[in-house]
Amino acid sequence: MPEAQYPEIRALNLFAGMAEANFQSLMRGAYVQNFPPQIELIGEGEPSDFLHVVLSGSVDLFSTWNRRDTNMATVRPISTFILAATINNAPYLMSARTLEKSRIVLIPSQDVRTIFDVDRNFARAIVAELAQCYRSVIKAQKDLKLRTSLERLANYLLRQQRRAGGGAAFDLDFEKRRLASVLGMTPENLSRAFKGLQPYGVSVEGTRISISDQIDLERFAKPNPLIDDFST
Amino acid sequence: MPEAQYPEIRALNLFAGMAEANFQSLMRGAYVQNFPPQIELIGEGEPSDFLHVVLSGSVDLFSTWNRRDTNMATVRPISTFILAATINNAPYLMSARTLEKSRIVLIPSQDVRTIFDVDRNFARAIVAELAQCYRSVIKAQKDLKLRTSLERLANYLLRQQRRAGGGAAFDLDFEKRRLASVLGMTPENLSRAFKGLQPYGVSVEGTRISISDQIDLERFAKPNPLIDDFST
DNA sequence: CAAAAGACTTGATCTAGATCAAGTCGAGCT
DNA sequence: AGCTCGACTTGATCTAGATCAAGTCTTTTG
Repeated sequence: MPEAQYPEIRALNLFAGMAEANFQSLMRGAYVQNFPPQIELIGEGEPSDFLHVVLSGSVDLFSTWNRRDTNMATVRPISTFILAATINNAPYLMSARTLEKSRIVLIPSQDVRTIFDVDRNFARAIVAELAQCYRSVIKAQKDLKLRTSLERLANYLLRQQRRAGGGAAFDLDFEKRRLASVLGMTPENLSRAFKGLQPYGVSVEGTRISISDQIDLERFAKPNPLIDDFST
Repeated sequence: MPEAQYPEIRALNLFAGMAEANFQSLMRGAYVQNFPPQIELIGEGEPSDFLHVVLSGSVDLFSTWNRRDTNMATVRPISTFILAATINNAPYLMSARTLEKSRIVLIPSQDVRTIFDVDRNFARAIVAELAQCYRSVIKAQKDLKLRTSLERLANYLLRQQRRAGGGAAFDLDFEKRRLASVLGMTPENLSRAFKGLQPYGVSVEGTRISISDQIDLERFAKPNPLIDDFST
């Protein structure tokens, strides 16, 4: 792969601490690819040949059973996905498709496992990343099982507000129909949920959100670091 | 802790491959405790001081938010829990309570992290275990999001049947009210769900289940290794 | 043994959210 | 400008499962 990409990959927690030689060796086998929107990158059940890193765009992880399907997670830059399958050399449990035009690095799983055994810092980083992925899923599950859709939306808005800098007005970073899927509801109900938050001072204009009464919204949303704080 | 316990702990995947000296060092700081039923072992948000290993009994991992609570997982012997929090030295995301009289090993988290850095095999095992925990949660989430409660029960029965040896009749290994919680439904609905499976040849007498038409039940349940097979 | 508590079942009702069916609106195109 | 397509909204209905309220049955215990 082109060396120009190296720095941004190198900067990821996963790769930051490893020996240069090992990093180079990983990169030698890796390659970058651009994908158009709605391309299926991997399918559940397939062997895990590559560790994926999203450089730009976004990827939807979803799962299918008996003609039903459900969104499991959304991956945004810059982060990896299907690390667990790669490490355990097990089949993918989820399928992945690009949501938009995306730039993705593919690193052969075998190389990851090999370097894992020889680079202690890389090993440490993999464990930390894996533990964090695990914790993220648990948080998502708590969000889903403990909250109503209105509460999920309210907390999502607070998180997004924070990511956008904390101002009273900010933009959604998803199309609404995608946001609905991310929040585990239908587009129709998302629309209703936005209405349902009006009494708490939330107004929507297209993709722009304004929060007129921060305190009131927070009192309703009851954000909790053990669900909403992605850093811990 | 008493050395008599060592062999069964040592036999766990997590500890099987590590150097004897390191294992001894881990065990020196560990201790075993017996807990009565319904004792809260840890609470979410607390710092993760110990890695826990369930030797006997069973432990319910659950989570609470805004006066609601939900069962997240059930741990049965012999396995560990809260490995992710231990590794990342992060607060617990879930609370844990004994379901029945249980015997549990507590290993100081700091020791686990220390040995992780010096024992390559232990590191490898931790990563594998963590990846497997991750995958288990994903499977549980798929089970929950893609299936109705009737389908979840049907698949649970097939799994349990297999664990019990594969015969047409076998025993549940939970009280029904606990099973309901494990399957993410209320006891009332579990009762109805058992009725709902009668047309597929399932009959229930107390805690004893008989499956009269294996094929028919499987056709309804549509078991899938990417959800139901805990070994991969 | 009797009573009392707990586990389980059954039926009636309620509710969050999905689904179905029209809409409206705005951006890009001819 | 007028059209068209897709995203969004709105309202009506449907459904899985929860909740509430009695029950019955079983097991523990005084």
